[in-house]
Amino acid sequence: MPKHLTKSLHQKISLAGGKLTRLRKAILDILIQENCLVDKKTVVKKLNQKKINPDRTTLYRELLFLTKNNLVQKTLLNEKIYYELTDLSHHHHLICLICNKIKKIPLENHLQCQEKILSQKNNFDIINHNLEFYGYCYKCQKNN
Amino acid sequence: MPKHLTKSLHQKISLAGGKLTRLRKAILDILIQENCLVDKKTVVKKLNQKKINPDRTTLYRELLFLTKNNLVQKTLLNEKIYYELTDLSHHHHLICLICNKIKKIPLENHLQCQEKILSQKNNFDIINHNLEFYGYCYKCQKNN
DNA sequence: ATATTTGCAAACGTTTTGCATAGTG
DNA sequence: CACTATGCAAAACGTTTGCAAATAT
Repeated sequence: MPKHLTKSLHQKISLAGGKLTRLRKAILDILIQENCLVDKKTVVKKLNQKKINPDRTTLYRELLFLTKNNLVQKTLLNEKIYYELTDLSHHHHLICLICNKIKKIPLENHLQCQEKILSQKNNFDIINHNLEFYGYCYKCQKNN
Repeated sequence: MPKHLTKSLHQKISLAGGKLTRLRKAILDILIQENCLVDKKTVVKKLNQKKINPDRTTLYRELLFLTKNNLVQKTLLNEKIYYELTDLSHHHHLICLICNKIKKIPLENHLQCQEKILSQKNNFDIINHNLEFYGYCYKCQKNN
């Protein structure tokens, strides 16, 4: 886990009155490694690879803790729920409506500027955002 | 239902091999009237007000039809699934992390420009997008 | 030592499936 | 008429709850 992240995550956890358990650390590590949208099944698979086999109740409570305390963000794509680290979520996604492939794209500066404008206009303190583009990838355009 | 929408929706339905049933029409009407994110419970409530009481199986299948065929878009906010008309979805949302209030904001042109750039860069034919900003609304900023 | 976290068992709610009937184009 | 849409019953699945034992700070 990168140093600057460790610190910020650790802070957020203790701020929320939580403890850095083996499971919690492992889940965060997985989300950092993936650095993109990960679904629950993938999280379980990766945990099992690390010889961690939490009860499903425990996993539900863990993901609830992480989302409730804003360490992790949930997103619904193609009828599936995905998770990603809030701290790493400053990129966006191109999602193909045919093959469901998800491609990560970097943040455009425009959006950061817009956040400032929106903040002022609406008296709204923006701390995060979600942006996804839906359409047809190159392959599927050709094949259809 | 506004004329230009009726036509486009009707087309999409028959293109998908579907029929314009009472339930389907009612759901689309509700989504048009709400013109924002609506959850399943609200849909049921509004249907009941119209004396339409579909079996829950039917409702599930209906919402599946509408999302599968891209007439309606699903979004996950605050642990809840919301639906909205794809044709009307060209606005974005400010979501307060404390009181969960959702405020609709109009599309900024910047994003449409970016879509074009992204399309070309990635050989990806973008047909829709989702954008949500998370943060603290004015009231909650004051009270916390 | 205290509070959080965990596993187990069971309850609960949501979503899906199969099939026969009704309704639409 | 052909095909989609619907309701019902039941199954499958996902999520939540309560409690006692284990674990982290």
